[in-house]
Amino acid sequence: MTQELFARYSFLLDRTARKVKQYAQHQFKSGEFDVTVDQWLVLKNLSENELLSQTELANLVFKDNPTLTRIIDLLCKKGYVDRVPHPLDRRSFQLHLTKSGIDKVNELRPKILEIREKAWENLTGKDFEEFKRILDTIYQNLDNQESE
Amino acid sequence: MTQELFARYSFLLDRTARKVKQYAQHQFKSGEFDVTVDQWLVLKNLSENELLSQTELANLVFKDNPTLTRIIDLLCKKGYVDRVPHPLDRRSFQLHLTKSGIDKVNELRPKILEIREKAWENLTGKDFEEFKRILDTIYQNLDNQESE
DNA sequence: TAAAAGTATTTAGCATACTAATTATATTTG
DNA sequence: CAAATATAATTAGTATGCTAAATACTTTTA
Repeated sequence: MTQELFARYSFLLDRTARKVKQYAQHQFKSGEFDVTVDQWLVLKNLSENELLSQTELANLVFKDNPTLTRIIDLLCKKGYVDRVPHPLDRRSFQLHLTKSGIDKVNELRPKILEIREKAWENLTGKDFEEFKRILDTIYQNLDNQESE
Repeated sequence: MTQELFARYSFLLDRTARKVKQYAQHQFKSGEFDVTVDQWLVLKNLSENELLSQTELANLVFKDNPTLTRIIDLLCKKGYVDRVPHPLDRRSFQLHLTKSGIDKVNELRPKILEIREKAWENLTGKDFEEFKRILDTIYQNLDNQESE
């Protein structure tokens, strides 16, 4: 029955996403990167967008605010990020990469690009396009549904 | 640069997998299913395989032992599962669905198949095949790598 | 058969995902 | 302008994912 397949695909999707993160996390660990995969995602986005608020950053990386608060806490503790009070809105912070944070991003970026490559071996350019299209379709299907 | 794309795909994969789980979890909640998505996965596998040990079940659902221990704890508390001492190996349990657990599976199965369907709208049979093939390829790429 | 190695499960601890509620501050509106 | 509403960030609580170590038991091996 086709419906059973949908459940199976959902399982495969979850399993593969976990494997990709797991693999990257192992490499991060053995390379002593001093950040997790999710912390890296946040650092990388901060390096590409200065003066974001936490809510703006949360939207960029598709994480909820509590999760982002904790990731930022950890990155502040590690000295890679500062919370700068927003000049116009006292509820808000502007997130700022420290010198050490910038150095970390520059150090890790090429290593991480290499790590990410492994997952995509044995796949063609056409596969990537198909994959992206299908992922986006799934995402849209559920994103629109949500408000109903 | 192509490498940047790999990082982007990894992000999309993670984001989509989370969205699929999130959507299902919302539906589970509004339907008052009394189990989480992961607890359902475990219940469903137990209904299809009697007398599994926790390690066997963990391998089936691709979860690690500590995570499975906790999920089984919760399902026992809810009265859906029993841990039966293994007759030959005193380290081990045989997992057993209670009457209430069987009823729960029968009640939820059709509802959940319907929920799972939503993610796959606007996709063709060929898309599913491609998607499965690509997910499996990625999984294999990293699964083999792991031992190195 | 006693020691060593292996296995099943659990515990502890950290990180992330999510919900709900709280706090502090801004904005809108009557 | 005061009250109602909205927003940014945090806190608290639960569930999951992972690692490392502990416990209890089995199997292997010297």
